[in-house]
Amino acid sequence: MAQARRYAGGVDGNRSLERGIEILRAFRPGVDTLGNGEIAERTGLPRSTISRLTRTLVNSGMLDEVHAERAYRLAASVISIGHAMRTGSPVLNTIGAMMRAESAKRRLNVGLATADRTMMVYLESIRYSPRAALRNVVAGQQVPMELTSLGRAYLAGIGTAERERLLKLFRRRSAAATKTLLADVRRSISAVERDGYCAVSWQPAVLAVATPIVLDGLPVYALNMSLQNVERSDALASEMGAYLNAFAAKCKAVLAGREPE
Amino acid sequence: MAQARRYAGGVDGNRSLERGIEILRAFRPGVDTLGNGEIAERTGLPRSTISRLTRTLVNSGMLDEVHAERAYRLAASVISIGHAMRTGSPVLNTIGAMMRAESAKRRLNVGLATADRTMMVYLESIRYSPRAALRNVVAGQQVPMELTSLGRAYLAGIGTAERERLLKLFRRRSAAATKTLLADVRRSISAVERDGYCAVSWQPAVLAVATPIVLDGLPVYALNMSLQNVERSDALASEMGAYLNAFAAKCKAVLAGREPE
DNA sequence: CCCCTAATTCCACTTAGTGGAAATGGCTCG
DNA sequence: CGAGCCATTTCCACTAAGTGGAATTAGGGG
Repeated sequence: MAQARRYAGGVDGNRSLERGIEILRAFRPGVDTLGNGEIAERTGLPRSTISRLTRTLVNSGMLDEVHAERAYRLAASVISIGHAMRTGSPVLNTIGAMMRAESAKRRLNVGLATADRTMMVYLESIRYSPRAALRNVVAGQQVPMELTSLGRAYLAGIGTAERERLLKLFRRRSAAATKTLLADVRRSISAVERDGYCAVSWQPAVLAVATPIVLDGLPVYALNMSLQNVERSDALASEMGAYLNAFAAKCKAVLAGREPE
Repeated sequence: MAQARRYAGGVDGNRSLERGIEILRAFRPGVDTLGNGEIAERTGLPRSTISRLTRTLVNSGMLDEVHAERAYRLAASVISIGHAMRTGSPVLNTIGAMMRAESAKRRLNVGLATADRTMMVYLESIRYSPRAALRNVVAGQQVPMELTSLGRAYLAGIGTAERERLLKLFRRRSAAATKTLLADVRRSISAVERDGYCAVSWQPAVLAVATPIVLDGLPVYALNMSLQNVERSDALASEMGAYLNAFAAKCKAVLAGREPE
């Protein structure tokens, strides 16, 4: 059986690099510092291997040592690479300004996200606040794909094969409310196909609507609008949905017309 | 001479991982996409090696393929790691809110940065704007260490050995105005030692002052304040310097008192 | 001061990675 | 529409680079 053999000759990639990236990924909001021991535990790799890889990451400037607790922390380099990513994103570059304007005009939150494995990650999330001076722009935050309008819009935008692969992962993840949850996800996907958007109230008193943005040769994105401190109501959802559809149409028009690189 | 031999047995780290990181670093604002060829050129590595490493980075979710131009782009994962970095930064967590407040109170830009090799990278840069609704917060942007108040404050905050190492690199970089520039840098460092801050007008009509923040067990940071659209004047510089010193003192007090992790 | 825990270095083994050469695949121009 | 020309990917023999268990060292607490 020609199961592509991992790591010999190189058709599958590079093991050490893959492991090193996995180490970086082990840091997430909530785990500020990690020691070699914890990393070894999480990754299941021998401690000596981790020791060498973390040393390399320190030398490359991706990790800072925290001597006091014999641990590591993500270094500032990672945000400069993150900044380069945002700077180079053709979608964000094209519609970022429009998103800000729309947030101000409609007085609600506007966000753009795409997938990172089974999470959605915001390229930009503009939090509208009546006290405009406190308006907040966040990038890089992750939200679960299966629970959010953003994630479900994304699922509606990608191909069936990839979608089924992801749904299988969600089933594995939350053994609990699986049946209901998956049905709910599929309902949202149908909603996108029917209405152009889906509405989800993931967090209490937050109503969000989202729609996919599918462009040739680029990852699938999702655009959302949301409002805090509201009761979920169908009327509100369809009002926001209409705004979102209109805005997304405008974005797609601009994106289609942008200079091909 | 026992020059530590690179890459055998492993005391020096892992070559493939180092190379992979270097590939990620090759993307920067201005170079949105890179093909294997260009990467090979920039890094001096054989194309086959690059081909394998970029494949791995795609599989790990750090790069997206751009089929149309047979090239790669940084993927969204990098900003989620960047977000984790900011989230986990004890300094930013402690004084971020204070920085925002100070920017509003003093009506000027406030920034926090640290070094990434020979550049300073903003953990947060709060751009004050009279039209408060347009206020902008940026993270990850890089500015040259030797030309900015931020960088010179940083140089004043680190140890002599590291400082001299960096100064040597600057000399190599800009063969031109080297003599004057280096003298200027040293003057700024003395200013920090004397006044607590240094003032630099790197970009036309922007006046900036900065001061180092040195904490045990953490990288050295630099805090700055700046104003656009002003004539450089000593009076203004010392006014801003006074504000900065006062604010930095407040920050240091809070930072000293924070729960040790 | 000495023990105990955890990280790091050592080292023999061998697999995983390397890079030159060949093959493939896309694109352009005739 | 086909031939030639890039650039990129795959192949493959070679071997050095990486691995991970065992020994060692370094911290931190009692």
